[in-house]
Amino acid sequence: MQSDRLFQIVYILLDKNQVTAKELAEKFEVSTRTIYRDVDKLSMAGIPIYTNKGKGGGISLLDHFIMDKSILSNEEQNKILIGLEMIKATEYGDVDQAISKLKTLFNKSDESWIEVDFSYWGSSKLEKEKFNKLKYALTSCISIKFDYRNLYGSMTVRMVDPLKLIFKQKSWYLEGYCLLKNDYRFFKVNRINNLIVTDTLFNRSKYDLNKLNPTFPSNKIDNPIHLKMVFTSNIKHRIFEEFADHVITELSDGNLEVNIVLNEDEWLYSYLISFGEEINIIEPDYINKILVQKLTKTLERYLDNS
DNA sequence: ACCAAGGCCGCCCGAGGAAT
DNA sequence: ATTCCTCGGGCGGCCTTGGT
Repeated sequence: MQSDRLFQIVYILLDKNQVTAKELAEKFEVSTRTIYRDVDKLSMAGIPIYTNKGKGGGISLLDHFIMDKSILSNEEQNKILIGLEMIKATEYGDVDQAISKLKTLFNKSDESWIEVDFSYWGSSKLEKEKFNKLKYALTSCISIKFDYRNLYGSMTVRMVDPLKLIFKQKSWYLEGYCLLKNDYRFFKVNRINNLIVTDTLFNRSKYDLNKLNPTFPSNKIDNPIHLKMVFTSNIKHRIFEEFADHVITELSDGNLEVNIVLNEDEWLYSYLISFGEEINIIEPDYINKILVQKLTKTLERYLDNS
């Protein structure tokens, strides 16, 4: 393919500084005439390529062309490499060679300056297998079947046409069209169990991917509540990790006050309870009453069982 | 200065494959 | 069948280098 050869010529010139048309012709198994035409095309495309005549001559790039004249800024080059490292982290295809080539192209050092790992602590071999099955079904447009436990713990068997995998808020989610609900749905990957890749192919083009994002559960605040909370300094590390800096105020006694708008639902109650004795909810007061009810019920359950 | 050798360059023509 | 594109080959010319 011509475009591939053009890219490789640039890559070779970056690597070797100078090479004759004859050498390139032998490498790509084309005539020297074709190589000269390629040089013309690269030149017309804005690549600062030039030729030296006579003995010891050959084809070269201007010195430091990538550093000084690349069409991509240093920041853009880093973004491309970060993107590839993320793809590598998903183990989707072999991108090592592409990363290596682009690092040479961008004149970046060969050391690993960034590492991305999407697996969560303690993720098992089974989880990785599940993830690989999802990738396969998604890229091959094959319907999947699995048991899904929702936020409230109830289990349903789902038949889904998988459309996209998303890493968001420290978790993987599957976007897809649920054939049980006949609608687009999000599924948290770690709540998917007994995943089976069926033998039913689906037509990806019949789905409208634009309909998906607005329904992402974490984006939906249909029952907003303004919370004012004070956390003890014992869990300072967790607060700075889970809340944005601008909603946190450090108090004189070392405790942290957090003012934030969240969606009031069962998940929120569970989340607040997870802070145990390290949280004091200042406003609104009725949340304290709800939490007392829930904790009382929990306590009664434990006492009954003991 | 002159010459030979190495390498690039422009033009022309034709073959082969893909697209229409 | 025709058109278009890519590529190869041939030829002559120009430029640079290095030896004499």
